[in-house]
Amino acid sequence: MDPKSLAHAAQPYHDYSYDMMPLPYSAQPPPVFHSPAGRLHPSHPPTGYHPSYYGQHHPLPASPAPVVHSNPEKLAISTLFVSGLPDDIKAREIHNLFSRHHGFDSCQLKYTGHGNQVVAFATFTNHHSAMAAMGALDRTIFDPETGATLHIELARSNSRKRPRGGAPYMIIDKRTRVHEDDENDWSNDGDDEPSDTENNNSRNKGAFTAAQSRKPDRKLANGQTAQDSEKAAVNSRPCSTLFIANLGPTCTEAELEQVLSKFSGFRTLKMKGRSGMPVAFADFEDVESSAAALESLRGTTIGSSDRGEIHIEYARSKMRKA
DNA sequence: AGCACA
Repeated sequence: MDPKSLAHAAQPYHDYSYDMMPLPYSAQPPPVFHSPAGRLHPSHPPTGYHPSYYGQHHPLPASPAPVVHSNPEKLAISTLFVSGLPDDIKAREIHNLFSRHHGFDSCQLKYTGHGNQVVAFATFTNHHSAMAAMGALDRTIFDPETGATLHIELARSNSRKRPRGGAPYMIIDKRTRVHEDDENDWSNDGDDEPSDTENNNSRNKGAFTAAQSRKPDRKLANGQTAQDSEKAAVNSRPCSTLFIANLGPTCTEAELEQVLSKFSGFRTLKMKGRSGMPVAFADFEDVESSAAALESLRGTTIGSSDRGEIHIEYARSKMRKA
């Protein structure tokens, strides 16, 4: 962006950063927010709930005048960062909250993976609209039951531009992300029906598939997969079924079975070919025996392995019977 | 305090 144009800008909020066109007023949703859950009670007069784009001036109780950023970099930001969300928030709720505000484009809900923490990003067509929505919605009491209060600020960077016809909201889920090739919910092999997590948005799987990008699946002469098995996040919740990965492509069920059968409490083994990268699920009688096996197997290499030590952790879910 | 997607 040209700094000179900044210097000559007459008004602090004139939008010179984007050539996007604002939504027509007719496209704005009706002013009343209907929420079956009874959420969304702004803690200050409802500036944001009426289409007040026609010159009416609302006294803003909390913030007397719009804050002018000293940092010109901020003027180019048209994405808001939202925290303080309840952990059962739905992307749709975020969308409903922001979409009634002028210049809204899209939003993303992100499960950070730190506990149940959830944050969101709301993208507007320009900085001015983003600031207006922030002024209207910051400090909104989002859930009167719990008192959950939204905190809204400018994001550090803008969202990637949404492709034309792209989804109006997306979900980014970093919860219990283990290594890309360690998709270890063993019941989830073929068709993906999310039975236990309800956060799936059927429209955009694109948000989830950050996988399958960087794994060198060619065998390398020097065993340099150490970074892989060491950095891999591990499911530490004990389970009587173990998940085993980083096996060589020639690893057989018989070979693994032989290794596992010397552990007491070992029941059955199931292997799944994961596009040339086999993974295995080993079921034990109880968590005590699976824990013992896990302890003694971690750091070991089996015969067929060509990529260093096996990756072993508790499975996300217990193997079902029979 | 927690800030991603490319």
